[in-house]
Amino acid sequence: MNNVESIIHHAERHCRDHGARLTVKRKQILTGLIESNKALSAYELMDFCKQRYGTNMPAMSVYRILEFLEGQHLVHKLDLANKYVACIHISCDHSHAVPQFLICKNCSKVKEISITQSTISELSATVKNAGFDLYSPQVELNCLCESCA
Amino acid sequence: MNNVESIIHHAERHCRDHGARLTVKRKQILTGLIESNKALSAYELMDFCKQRYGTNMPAMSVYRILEFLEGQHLVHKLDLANKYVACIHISCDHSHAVPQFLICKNCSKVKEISITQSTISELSATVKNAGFDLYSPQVELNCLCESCA
DNA sequence: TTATAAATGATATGTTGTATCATTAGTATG
DNA sequence: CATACTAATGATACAACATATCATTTATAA
Repeated sequence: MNNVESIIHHAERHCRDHGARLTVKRKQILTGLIESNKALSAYELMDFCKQRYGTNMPAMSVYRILEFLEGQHLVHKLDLANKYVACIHISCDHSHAVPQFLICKNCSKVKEISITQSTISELSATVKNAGFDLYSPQVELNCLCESCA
Repeated sequence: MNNVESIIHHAERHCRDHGARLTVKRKQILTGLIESNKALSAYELMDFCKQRYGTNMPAMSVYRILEFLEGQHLVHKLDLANKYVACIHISCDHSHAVPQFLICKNCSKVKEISITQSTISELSATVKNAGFDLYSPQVELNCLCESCA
């Protein structure tokens, strides 16, 4: 069993444990994200499924599946890029911290880092101080990766 | 001269000083952003100009104008929301720091805060440590404003 | 095995953004 | 002032991202 399969296996168990089903289509989308090792758009995932599995998925289905995978914390949506990326913690059993993303604006390669709780508290306090409520502490930063720099 | 006019006046001088022209159309777009007091999409700005001035601007022009205004540091693009917001520092003469944005995900109201240089350095170091280069230190946070919370 | 809920398909359309080429408005120079 | 040049805007088409809605298929449970 290679690494991708192993991650998918973990994802399957995670879903089963949470009363959810990792269907064939959902597995295909997730596989696309894991294998590519970078952020992909819904339409790029559509193309991936088409080429790799011959699956002809309507955009609607892809978005629904991505939403499901997000709900299971298997995938993150990156608003900075309008793309989606597999969570690096799928194979970890512990519940993971709030993610911080370094996104290569050139090639969509992504590094997922965890923010410390103290940083989040600090952030949250700053926001509160400004009269706002922090809705999601997810931080996305516009970067260049090593190869693109 | 009311507040909006005063800001526009500052913007005009800023452009003149930098060898750029704040044309009628550009002024209309900037006025829309200043008056609305929140983030607007290019298409919302198109509608604003239509209703307010009877100006029929093609989308292309709006995007070009927004790009110009960004270049003059009069407007910021918020990637989190795919919207644009007037810089709060237009009337300040000092060059301003890197902005951090608190964006109400419900009503697009925006609070622009400045990040301290030390926070940026910290951020930059973290990123460097992960093998990436920070391209833009602009931070955008998904929030809820007071009225929407 | 049949009722029910969950998942997916199909179609249309809305929203955001860009490519390209044409035209108009400003500016500078003889 | 006329002419040439550059900056700004218009017009058209289309690409990419996303959702609304209703129909159909697939799983699950009674």
